[in-house]
Amino acid sequence: MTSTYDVLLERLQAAFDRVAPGADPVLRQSERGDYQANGVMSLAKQVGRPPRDVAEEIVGLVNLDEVATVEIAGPGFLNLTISPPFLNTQLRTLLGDARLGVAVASPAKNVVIDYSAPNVAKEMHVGHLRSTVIGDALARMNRFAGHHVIARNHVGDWGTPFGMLIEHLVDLGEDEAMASLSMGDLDSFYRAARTKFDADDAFKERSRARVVALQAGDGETRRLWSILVNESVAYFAEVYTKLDITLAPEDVVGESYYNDMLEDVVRDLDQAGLLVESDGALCVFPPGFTNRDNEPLPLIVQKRDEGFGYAATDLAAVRDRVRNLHADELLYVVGAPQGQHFEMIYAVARLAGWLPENVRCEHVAFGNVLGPDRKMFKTRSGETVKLIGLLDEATERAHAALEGRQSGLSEPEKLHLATQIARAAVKYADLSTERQRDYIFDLERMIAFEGDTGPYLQYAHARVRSIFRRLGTRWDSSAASFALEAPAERELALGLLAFPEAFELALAPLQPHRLCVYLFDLAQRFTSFYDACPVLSAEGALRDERLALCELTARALSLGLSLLGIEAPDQM
RNA sequence: GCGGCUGUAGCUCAGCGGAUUAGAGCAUCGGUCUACGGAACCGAGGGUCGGGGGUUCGAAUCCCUCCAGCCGCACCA
Repeated sequence: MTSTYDVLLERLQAAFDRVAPGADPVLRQSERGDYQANGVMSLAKQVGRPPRDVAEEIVGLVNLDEVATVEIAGPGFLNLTISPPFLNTQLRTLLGDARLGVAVASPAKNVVIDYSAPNVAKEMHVGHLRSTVIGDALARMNRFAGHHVIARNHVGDWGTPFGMLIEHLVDLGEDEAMASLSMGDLDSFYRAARTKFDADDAFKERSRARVVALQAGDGETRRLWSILVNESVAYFAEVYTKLDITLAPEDVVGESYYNDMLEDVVRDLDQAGLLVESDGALCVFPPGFTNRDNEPLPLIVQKRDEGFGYAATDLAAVRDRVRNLHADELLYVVGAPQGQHFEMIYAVARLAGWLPENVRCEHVAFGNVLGPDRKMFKTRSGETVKLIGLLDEATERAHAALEGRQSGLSEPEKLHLATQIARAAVKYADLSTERQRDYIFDLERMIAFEGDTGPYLQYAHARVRSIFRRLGTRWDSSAASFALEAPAERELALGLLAFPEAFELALAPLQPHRLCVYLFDLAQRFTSFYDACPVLSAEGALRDERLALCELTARALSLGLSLLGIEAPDQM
C-alpha cells in the first residue's frame, strides 16, 4: 500500500513541480490540520512572489480529490484535512498489511553494522550497553526495511594483553581457567593476570615472549589463545541472550581476523603514495586534521616497533567490508569520543580508493551513560557496572512490582515477564533519548510503569490485547469500516496511519529515539481513545470499528517495539 | 590552542532541512471514579529555549561571538 503521507506528498509534489520543479512541499503532521505543508514560503522566496499568491496557485493546481481538503493559513501554510472516505480506505488496507504500510526497500542494500565489540577476557559492562542496544535496534530496523544486514561484532581479541592472559591461563591450568571463564568471571581472571604482570618480572618476561609467539603464529600459543576467545564468545552469547540481542557467534569477527590483511593495507597505501614515515612510524596525513600544535595529524598505520595499531585494523575492515562483503552502507556504532579517529579512517579510505562515494559510511556516535552524580556510571565502590548485574537488578525490581498486583500469573510466568519488562526498561531508556546526548541511568525512573518508559508501552499493548482476550470468540476484522465520529477515534487512526513515516524518519538518520517518540505518542492516543470510547459494550458496526482500531494499535505497538528489540507481552 | 558534542519548565527529555499560541513525561495542584486492566484519563500552574549580536516579514531552529560542562588532539584500543 502507499502510505497516507506518501499519497499526500505525491499529490502536493505534482503541484509544486508545476511552479518550480523539485520544490519541496515540506509536508509534516500538524496540530492545526492533520498535516501541513510549509514549502510554499521558501518556494515563494525562490520565485520572488508573495507567499499567499503562490499558496493560492498551489491550491488551484493540486489534485487532492477524494483525499483531503486544503486551507491556506497565516502567511501561506497549507493545512490539510484528510477526508473521511480516504481515511476509511487507508485503514481498511492497513488491516490487511502485515507491514503496516511500510514499503519494502528497493533495491535492498548490503548494510554492514559494526556494534557491541566487547573485549575477550573482559566483562561486558555499561560501556558496552549503548553500542549493543543501539546497534541491534538499527540492525532490526534495517532488516525490516528489507535490507541485507551483516552484523559485525568487532571484539577485541588481539594485542599485547594477550601475552599475560595466555601465561595466566598456563599457570592456572587449562581446566581451571576454562571453568573460571565459563562462569563469566572474566574480570577476576583479567585482574589476576594484570596483578602478576605488574608484580612479577619473570611473568612479565614470559608474557612478552608469549606475545611474540602469538604474533608469529606459534601453534600451541594460538591454541591457548583460542581457548580464551571461545570461552569469552560463549559468555558474550549468554549476555546477548539475556538482553535479547540478535548478535550470534558467527557475527563475531574480531580484530585478529584482519591480521593477514594488514600487510596489504600498508602496501596499497604505499603504492597510492599516501604513506609517510614520521618518527619511525608509517603514517598517512589526511588533509584537514591537525594536532594541538597546529601541525598535520597522522593516522598511524604501522608503529615504530613495526606493530600495527587499531588504525590499520580499521582500515583493513573498511576495505574488506566494501570489497568482499559488497557493503553499500557501513555503520559504526561506537562512542562519540572516537569521532576524530573514524573521520580520519574514512578520509584515508576514500583517498586510498577503498571507499567509493556511493557507499554511505557513518560513525553512529553516542554519548555516555552517567550515574546520578552526572559522572560516568560506576557502582558505589567505584567499579564498572556489569551488564549482567544491571539486568539482574532490573529484573528483581520488575518482579517485585509484579508481586504487588493480582494478575493471576504463575510464578514462572511472572519471572519470565519480569525479564521482559527489565529488558524493555533498560533498552527503551537507552534508545529514547537522542543518541549523541549523555543520559543519566536511573533504574527507578526507567522501570516505572508510568511516563515515557518501555514498561508503559508494554502495558499499553497488554491492555489492548486484553480486550481480545475478554472478547473470547475469534473476531474477523475484514468487515470493519471506519466512520471515526469520535475525535479520539480519529486521532488514534491518524496515529496508526503515520507508522510508515515515523519509521522512515527514524531509520534514515539512524535515530531510533524518533521511533520511541512515535510509539509513546501512539500509546497515549490509544489510552485516550480507550478511556473515551467503550469497545466491547459498543454494538454492531461501531464495535467492529473500535475493535479494528484496537487490533491495529496492538500490531503497531508490537511491531514498533520489536524493531527496537523490545518484546510486547500479551499480558502483564 | 584547535576540533567535536551538549546547554529548552523544579527534575528527565522531545522539537533544531526557520513559519501560525515553544511540547511531553515525572513531580505539584485540581478534577474524572460501580473502572472493556485507575500501572488510566481530563485539566491547571510552571519556560527571557545558556548570554549577546546578525540574517529574515518571521529564529529554540541558520550565521558570528562569548560563557559553562564533557570529550578528542602521534605509536593503548
